[in-house]
Amino acid sequence: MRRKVTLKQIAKELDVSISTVSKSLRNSLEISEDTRQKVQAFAKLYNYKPNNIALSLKNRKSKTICIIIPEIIHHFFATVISGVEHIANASGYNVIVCLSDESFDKEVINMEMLANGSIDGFIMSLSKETQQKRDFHHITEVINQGMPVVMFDRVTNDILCDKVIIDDNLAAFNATQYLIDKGFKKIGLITTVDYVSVGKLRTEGYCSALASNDIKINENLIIKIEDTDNFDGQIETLIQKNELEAIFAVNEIFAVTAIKVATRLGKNVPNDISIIGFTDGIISKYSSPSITTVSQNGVKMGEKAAKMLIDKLEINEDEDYEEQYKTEVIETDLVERESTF
Amino acid sequence: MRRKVTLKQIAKELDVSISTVSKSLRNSLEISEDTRQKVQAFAKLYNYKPNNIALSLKNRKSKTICIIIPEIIHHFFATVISGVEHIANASGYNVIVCLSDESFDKEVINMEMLANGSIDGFIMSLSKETQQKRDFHHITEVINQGMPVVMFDRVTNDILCDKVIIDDNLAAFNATQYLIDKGFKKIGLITTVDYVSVGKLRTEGYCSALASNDIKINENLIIKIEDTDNFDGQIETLIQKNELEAIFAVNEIFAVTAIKVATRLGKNVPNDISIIGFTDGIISKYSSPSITTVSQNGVKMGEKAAKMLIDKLEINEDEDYEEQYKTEVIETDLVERESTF
DNA sequence: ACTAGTCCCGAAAACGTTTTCGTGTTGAAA
DNA sequence: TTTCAACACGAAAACGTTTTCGGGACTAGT
Repeated sequence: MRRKVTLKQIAKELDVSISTVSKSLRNSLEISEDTRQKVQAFAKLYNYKPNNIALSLKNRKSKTICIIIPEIIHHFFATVISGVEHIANASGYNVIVCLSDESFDKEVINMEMLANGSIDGFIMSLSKETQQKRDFHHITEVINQGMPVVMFDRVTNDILCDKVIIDDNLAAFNATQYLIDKGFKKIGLITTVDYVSVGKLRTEGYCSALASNDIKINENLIIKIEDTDNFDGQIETLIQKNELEAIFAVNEIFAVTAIKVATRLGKNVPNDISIIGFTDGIISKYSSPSITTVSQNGVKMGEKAAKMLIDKLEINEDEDYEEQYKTEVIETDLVERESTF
Repeated sequence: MRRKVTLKQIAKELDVSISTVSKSLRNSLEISEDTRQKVQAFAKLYNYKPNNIALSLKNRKSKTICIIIPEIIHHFFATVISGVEHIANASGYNVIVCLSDESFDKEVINMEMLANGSIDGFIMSLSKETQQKRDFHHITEVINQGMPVVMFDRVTNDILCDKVIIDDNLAAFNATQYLIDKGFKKIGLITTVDYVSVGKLRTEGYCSALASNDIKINENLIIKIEDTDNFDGQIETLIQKNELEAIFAVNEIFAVTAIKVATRLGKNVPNDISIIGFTDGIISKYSSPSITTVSQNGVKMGEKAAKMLIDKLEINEDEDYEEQYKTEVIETDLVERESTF
């Protein structure tokens, strides 16, 4: 168990100064061919690798970025991480993953803990609690310190920074329009409570699609789910009380549950009722019937977010420049599968 | 955009030495009540937080651990990360996530990159390629440098270190036995190629269950899938050529695909054929019919692995102790759902 | 008045780098 | 012989901490 070798040790062994060793390894012209080779050979022999922490301290940058997400077990977020990872690695950055567990406090703690030199920038999606409280002081604080932040998916207008989103409103509009085009008029909506930003936008998209087709919005056909644990009952009532021809669900879980409930009630999907979901995850793919859904390309979002963050980090190198924030919209697709007629 | 404030700056402002500031903030008794309060007030005002990198350098530990997994989009690995995160955070550690993408080279690069001070220890699950090559030099190297490594799920006997696994063999045995107890004799197996350690063990468990019930092992009932992209055909042949009463699949994807293929072939699951899977992920839960499966508690594995790693890190504090490696076996459960009769 | 002890505080080293600047040696040109 | 580059290297500062050690100032006890 030999410890890692340092410049100092090499210097001592070879009876030269630390600077000479450092310069030799970086192929400085100041050093004679002779000593340079000697040092390099020795370093190779002992498998010298510079200490990252020391470099970070010296360079005042850690080459590490942090991604904060509400939950990792959501397939969508996992794909975003995957995208971030690839771009980051390709640029020599490491990725620290933090889970807020939808908790405001954990989000704050994580950010404060890491904002002191450990990382160069944040990529984040807001926790539900944060969205509800509308308290973003921890984020503005970090930004004020000059640390770049890129928000994705669950974002807020209250913060000025780079953002990567999908057009949730438009995507929901298109999904609803798709159902309308099939000739359906009685279309149910299973959505989240309004403080979840993306849920609200998708609800709006659904409504405007109906409106622009002169279909009256019937509040009875809309259920907003708060508790994600137990909502079978709500869906059951929705289906039973109304003669729905189709349902638009704002996420996979809602969609697959709707299918299960409908099937249990003796309705065939898609023959009796069509169902569209949101998020193209494994559930949609492997469900029976597989689910027609709005695909939000998580990998692409992650890649874009990472690119934006790293760009900002490398530009910051140079002197100050004009601060400019962009919001990138990632296109969505409607993936047609078996759950729609 | 004010930059972060340092001890030096505070010292200058207050016209005291850096040491005095440091000691004051750490409530040292060496410092008079007076100056201590003055410094603390000033620090609070300017929101001073010590620089993590400097601390890491000084303490020669980064309070960061790295988890290397083959793929993050696998629900099981996501749950493991979740478990690791929770324990790590509770002990003041951060978690760097690295994806090997099942590639040997990426695994090596990641480890070498981080083993130079950036992190204090590794938690990892081997990539397929590494398991195939049986080349573990990067891991032994890291261990030789005195950095603790905990392997989980996909482990190898060639490396001496702490490990967290499930008893894949036993779990597969039990699953198969469960089917046998239902009265089935013609039981198919959908497994992976042998170099995937867990796949091999599960295959062995299946075989020994049959053997101990005096059922002859029929190679025709066993398919080993290499390419994870396109195996519907293989499963179709398996089901068509043999009059299977049940199938044991070594992962979720295989199980759900088997259900789909069987259904397509006009067979009802579970009435005509029972199917058991492995890994209790979202697919098993939301599939129709939902899948009876072996639950390997990923969260618990992650927690255990993190605990073992951190224990070792904190013990290392004290002088050298007797090196001792343990292998923890996490119990599995059979979750009974609709895909078995 | 001298010593001993207490109380506060600062200097400096250490962690491992990189880089600027200074300096001693050599050889050649004047 | 003197002067000046060119060359090869080392000292030291810097990044931001923590901690050891030493010492000055004051108080109290003989």
